[in-house]
Amino acid sequence: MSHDDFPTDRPAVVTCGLPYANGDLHIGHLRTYVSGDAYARALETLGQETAFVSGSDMHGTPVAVNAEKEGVSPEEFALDHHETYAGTFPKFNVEFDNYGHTHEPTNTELTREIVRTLDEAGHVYEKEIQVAYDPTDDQWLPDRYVEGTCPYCGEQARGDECDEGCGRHLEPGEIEDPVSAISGNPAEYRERTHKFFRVSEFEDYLTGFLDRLEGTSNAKNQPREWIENGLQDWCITRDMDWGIDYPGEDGDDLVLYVWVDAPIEYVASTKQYTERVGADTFDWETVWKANAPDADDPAAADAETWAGRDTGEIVHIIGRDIIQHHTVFWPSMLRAAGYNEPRAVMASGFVNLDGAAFSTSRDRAVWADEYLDEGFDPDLVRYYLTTTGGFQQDVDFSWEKFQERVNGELVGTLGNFAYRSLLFAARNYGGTPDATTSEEVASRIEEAVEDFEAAVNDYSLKRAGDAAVALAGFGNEYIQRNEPWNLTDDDPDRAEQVIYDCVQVAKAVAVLAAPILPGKAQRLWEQLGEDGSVHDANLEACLESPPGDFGEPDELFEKIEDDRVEELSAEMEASAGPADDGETDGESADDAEDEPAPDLEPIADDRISFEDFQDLDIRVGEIEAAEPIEGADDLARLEVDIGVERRQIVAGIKQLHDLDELAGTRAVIVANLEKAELFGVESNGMLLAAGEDADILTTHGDSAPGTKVR
RNA sequence: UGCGGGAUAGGAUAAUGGCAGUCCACGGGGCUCAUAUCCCCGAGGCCCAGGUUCGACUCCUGGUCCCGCAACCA
Repeated sequence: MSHDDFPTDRPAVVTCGLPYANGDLHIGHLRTYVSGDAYARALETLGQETAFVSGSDMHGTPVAVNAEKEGVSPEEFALDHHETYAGTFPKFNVEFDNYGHTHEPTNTELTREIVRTLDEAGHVYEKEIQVAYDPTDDQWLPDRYVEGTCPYCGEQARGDECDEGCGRHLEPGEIEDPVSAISGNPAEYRERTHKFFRVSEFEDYLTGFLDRLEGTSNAKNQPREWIENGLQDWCITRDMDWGIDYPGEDGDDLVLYVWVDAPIEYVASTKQYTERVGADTFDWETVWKANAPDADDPAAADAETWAGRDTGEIVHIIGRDIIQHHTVFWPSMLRAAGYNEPRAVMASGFVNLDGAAFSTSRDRAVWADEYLDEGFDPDLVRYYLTTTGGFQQDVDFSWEKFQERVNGELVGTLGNFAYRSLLFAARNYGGTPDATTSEEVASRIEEAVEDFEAAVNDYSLKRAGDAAVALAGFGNEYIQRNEPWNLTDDDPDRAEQVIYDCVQVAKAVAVLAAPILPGKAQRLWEQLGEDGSVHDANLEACLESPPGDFGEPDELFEKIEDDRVEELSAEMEASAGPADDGETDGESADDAEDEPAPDLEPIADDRISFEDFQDLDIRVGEIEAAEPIEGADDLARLEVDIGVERRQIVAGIKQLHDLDELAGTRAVIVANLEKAELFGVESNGMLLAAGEDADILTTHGDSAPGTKVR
């Protein structure tokens, strides 16, 4: 089944995956929030009524564990992070209509109500399972509260995951030699009754749901396998104090598993928005509940049933690591509680740093605060994160690439076009000259608008952003081709026409770029002499006349200089710790302390196999003669005795070694390197030397020429 | 083994089965309104092997290689 194109006459809710209130934000996290914000804005530009909501995820064992380590209450710990997040998002122009958190009454009450509904409808049953327990401190040890030995690989592991060994998920009761992560006391397993949600009975429904689902292909396809292999029922309770109490089980330590109440925050946050602005402005129930099919028979909610319903448009924007929660557990819960189902799930790829994954423990990351402290405008990284690669593709961040995109596209294309057009208009006409949009320009703007609209309906922010920049590119070409600076005297009418067209294009660019570059687009809007906010403008505005008067603009974007990039890249290298894997033992920690050595290249991430190494035939060689190569700066022609034969080898050492003194020197030679011709001289092998100075590697003892190095 | 996502010019990144496009870098030319910016021209590419088709980057089959997933890392 297919949904109607946006804009529809039903309200939409766009959500972002809840940030977990435990740790700082880096630009990898930012990708989903920026994308969510840009997507919500883009829908509004199309004329879709949209609410953009999210909130902090306050519960769960990591919060409880880390709070305990810091000696504060989980609530205080999580609230602290919540406030940081709530303050950080606006700095990146991520403006939620409502940003709450899961520990607020709106969410806790709604969660209990929904769980009660599930329970009463018979979707929940009880089962006895083995749970780790600390008898000394009289405490249950769910998930990360327990540590021990992985039964599969024997490595040290956390209760729910062998995080440093084989990476396997561990079921409760599996971990061996359990120890409390809090007290260090040995733990034991005790039988305990927990609640399970019958996800398995939603198999048919979910299969149909995935067929209807829009968004990225990974979100639609990945869960299929899981469903086909048979769905496991889901343990939705934990033995903890921190969390939302299971309804009707007062006095017991049982709280709901964090992934139950987390997605419900999407609903709760929308509800808070309605409470603030009034149901006349935005009614959460219209989106989440109204016209939902009856919950009694999950399988009955098939494509036809949904197609006939006037339900709201729910779009979830998440990272690809939480696809399962949003395409299996969450829709099952919604269905069981009689809510509407999501229309689309957009699952983004991760952001890598110079080719390798972010690592918060090694401080290998670009932190949100750091980025801002460097003085960069938030719109720049918004542009990079939303328009580099497809949404579900992993994208690589490096300061070099960042510079390239900013300087090329934002400074050179978009910023330059806007500036030259508006400056010309302001200087010559005091604003928009007297004319109307030409046929050619109007149809080019029309094309950009259509591209933008199609992109939003395809959930492609990249294409939406490209539509705006490509239009500015057209503007540059148009002004260049028509040379209005040569027309002002000869053909003033024609000059006015050209500049009018350019101002019109600039206006359209402002509207189309606004979702991705909210701050810069608004600035451009103001430069055009427009009143109000560019974010209130919709697509029609692209072809509406610009205002008559405006003054000289200033530059929208500033070039990022090369030395700046070098600095930033060096800082990043320096702050990132050594690229070792897993636990640092005593020995390697000592090594790390030795010296900072700022100029060294990092050790290559990729390990080669011993077999690969054995492919190298490395020999001791004695240099018998060395002479410079005519015309080359550094190259020398060497005659080297490698025992079995005498080789001619070319090496880049001329300026750095006194060639006359080299004869008799023992050196290390790669003997089976393919031959090469350098400056017309054949080189049969390679002389190993260290660094810029080409410090020749020699033998410490007196190994004979031809001795194999191993 | 399973599943998902990939593989396109030196690098990066697009393309309802119908001319393989864009950005950076490279070579050549032009403009001076614009921030040494912009415009034009050029060179250079679809992982491999089959198949379907009038026609395949696209669909199918079989390989190779990379990344990820399999209950809480965005």
